[in-house]
Amino acid sequence: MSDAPPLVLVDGSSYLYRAFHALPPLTSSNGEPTGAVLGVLNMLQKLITEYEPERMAVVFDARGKTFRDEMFEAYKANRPPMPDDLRVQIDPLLDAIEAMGLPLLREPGVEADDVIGTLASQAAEAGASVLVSTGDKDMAQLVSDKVTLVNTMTGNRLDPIGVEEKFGVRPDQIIDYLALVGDTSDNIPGVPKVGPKTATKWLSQYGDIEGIKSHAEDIAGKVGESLRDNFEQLDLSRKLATIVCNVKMNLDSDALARTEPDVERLRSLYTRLELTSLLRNLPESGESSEPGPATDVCYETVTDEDSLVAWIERLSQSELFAFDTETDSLDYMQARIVGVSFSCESGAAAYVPLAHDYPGAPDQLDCNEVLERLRPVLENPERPKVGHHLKYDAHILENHGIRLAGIRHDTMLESYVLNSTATRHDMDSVASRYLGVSTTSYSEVAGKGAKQLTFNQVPLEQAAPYAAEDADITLRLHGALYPRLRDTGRLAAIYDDMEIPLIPVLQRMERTGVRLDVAMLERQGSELAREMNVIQQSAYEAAGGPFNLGSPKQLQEILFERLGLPVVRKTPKGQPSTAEDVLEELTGQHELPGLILSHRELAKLKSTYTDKLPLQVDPGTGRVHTSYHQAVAATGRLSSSDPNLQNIPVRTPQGRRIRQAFVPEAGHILVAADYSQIELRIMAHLSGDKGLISAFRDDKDIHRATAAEVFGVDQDAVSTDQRRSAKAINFGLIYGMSAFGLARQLNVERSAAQEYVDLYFARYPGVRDYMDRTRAQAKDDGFVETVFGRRLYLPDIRARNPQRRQYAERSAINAPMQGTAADIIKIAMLRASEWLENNETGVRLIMQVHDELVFEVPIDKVDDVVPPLLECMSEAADLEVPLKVDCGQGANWDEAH
DNA sequence: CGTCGGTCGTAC
DNA sequence: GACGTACGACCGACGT
Repeated sequence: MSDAPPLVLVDGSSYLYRAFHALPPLTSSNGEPTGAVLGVLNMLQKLITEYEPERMAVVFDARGKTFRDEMFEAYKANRPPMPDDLRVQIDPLLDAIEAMGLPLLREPGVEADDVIGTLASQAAEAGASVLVSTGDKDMAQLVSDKVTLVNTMTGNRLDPIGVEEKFGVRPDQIIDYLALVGDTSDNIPGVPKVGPKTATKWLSQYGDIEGIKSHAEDIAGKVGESLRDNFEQLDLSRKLATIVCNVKMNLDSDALARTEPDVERLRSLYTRLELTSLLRNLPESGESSEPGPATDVCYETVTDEDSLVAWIERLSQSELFAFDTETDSLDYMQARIVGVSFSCESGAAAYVPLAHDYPGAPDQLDCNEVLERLRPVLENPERPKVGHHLKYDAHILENHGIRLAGIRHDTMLESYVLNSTATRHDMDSVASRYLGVSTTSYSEVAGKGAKQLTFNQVPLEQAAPYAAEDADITLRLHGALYPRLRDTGRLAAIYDDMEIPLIPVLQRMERTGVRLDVAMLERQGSELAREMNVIQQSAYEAAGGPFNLGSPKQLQEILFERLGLPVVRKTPKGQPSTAEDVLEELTGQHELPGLILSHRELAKLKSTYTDKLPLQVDPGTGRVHTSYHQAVAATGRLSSSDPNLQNIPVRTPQGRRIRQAFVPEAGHILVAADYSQIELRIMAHLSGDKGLISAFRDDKDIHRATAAEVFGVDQDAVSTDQRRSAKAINFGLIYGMSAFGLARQLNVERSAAQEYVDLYFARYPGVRDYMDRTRAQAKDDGFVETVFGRRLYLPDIRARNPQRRQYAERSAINAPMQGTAADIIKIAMLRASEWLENNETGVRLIMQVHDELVFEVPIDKVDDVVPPLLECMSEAADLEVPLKVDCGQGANWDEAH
């Protein structure tokens, strides 16, 4: 290397292609391809580290035709079109290069080669040394004592000597060499029959093409003939192979000067593309020393009335403001406000502390007075608000008598609708993902574990910037996320018309809660304890000694080592499984497995339900208040926790007794309405299969109808066993099950299961087509959609790991059905709630269990309200098949079925 | 004493 | 390994 750093010219286009084809196809979690971007950026980084150039250029082909296209119509004509996965990586790559402060050149009408050739020869003429970084061998023609080629991916360097070693000709002969040999990928015709060997030989013998031409008659054989036949072609080839070194470009004097990288822009770009290795190498933006985002922020702590008034005025003027509450508990029914924060402009936020309470805590505004001042803004539906998980804030405010209205945006739901596959939608994760900023975590200000403080104990010096940042980041996140929603298919409608309006519906449902007969559960609990004791004693005898019946590890040892029972199946970690179906199989061989099964059933009921549920009754309302999570399940379903009301037993008589403890308030009954076979109906709709559609239109028992088709018998002649098999097939289809899985489920040979599946697809060909279509589309797009346009991204759909890929394929089959069902019941909930709002009936929606809604209805209103509510459900979507809703009522949830 | 992975079981 | 989506209990290993 010479003393001064060389001018570095990078052939960006060549690297982009090579990185795309050479590197494994990497994608971000929402399926956006990123491998080529990463490859090129790594290469650039290496180049910069190695040569530290002051002047450089990264050159790309511009869009559109070049003079070569005009000169020779076949030029590059039979190149396949650029793959979509490559094309979409260009813009992010160019963005990144610009943000790195590297001069980026795209000259219309000329190729990157020509730009590089021109710059290289200009610099060389001026006496500078030039390094051309490329993966393209054609560039060897530029090499001189001033110009060196380097392939940064392989590390190969080519100076004049290197060129001679590699090609057997001098750099100034390269053009002729290429013209003779030709290049299929560039469509340089060349001379047929002439390859590298011949070209080298001729050039060393005759010097150049002119020399070869003048001795053409001396060259014997077919090769000589081919040469003489292609004289004209040869001139064209020469022109095509020549890099133009006198392109007219209007470049400023500092066009090749590097500038300071825009670290924040890079951070946000790398974050979006999930290029974590690059992200790690970015300089820290100071969040480690100073809490809060790197950009200049102005966070105000409001402890006097004038500032409060000023802020309320600002909020009233703003089109949209971000809002967040800090509280002393995660239990939304118990939590009290500790402070509130606001932001209506990026980077500016206020925290109003209201109940910080620790030795030396400063004076704060009176909580009730502040809330009364805020009430007109918070309760005004015409004042739009954005928050992160506003359902929680709505609960907290309601604990203080304020009904939050004007819930216009929620960044947690924006993140969820944009990409439900991302596991976490908490603010820290979303901010890191979409803004590239790392926010202060709750544990950083409140501590964690046993030492964790409630927020009212956190000193204001830490609490205020943390809380203000929450509001600030929320507003900024909205600015980043909502435009993406609008730009992505029908996602904005899912968000605006489904998820956002659902917030108050869920909040109301949670707050209403469900009444529990605690005494009944306690009686059941002690009964279960007695039964378990009896079983436990028998189990000890059967096992030849006491052990922990709840420990799979101990059980394993006793069953398979001490008792020598056969290992039916192994767990993913290679241990002998003691799962239910395994024990079921072993019941004939020993009495212990049966005892364990009974014990497990009782233990599950006792620990999860009879013992736990009474502890979760809210002392204030005497009811249980679940949390419905709107941003958890990837398919669009809700989930429920604390307690989970969506997995209360129903299958066994023992289990159903738990449901008998779910009771209405005095003077009311429970009405349970559930969609009949909704996912299969959606499958009929999506697939358009005539047989399936007509079965549903005729309101057939679908499992019986399936059995009749698959087993070729009359509907009336279907046996119990045949119907059971058909039911398993139907469910298996929804889950993308294999013949193996079906065989296991039905306990039949795999070949028999395969026969059922084949028969099914023969009878319902539309279903097979649909499944193939869905898989193919998932592979093309990287996502699948529900009927309403909700998306599920499947980043693993093209994984080379077959297990991951097949998993993604099964999700691709299942998600549109499960997700559409989720959309439908959400629409039904919105319509039912709207109807309930418009009609003073005293009816409350109290539970949602995926395909079921449970209402608590005043006894005298039942006849009036049930029909319209059922209509809300059955009319929620207009599909090719009717949506059937079954409905029951009773004095408890079990009876209502 | 808390956390976390593994296993199992409940629902739709 | 082999059936999709969840939540949660219990065990036992591990770290504080």
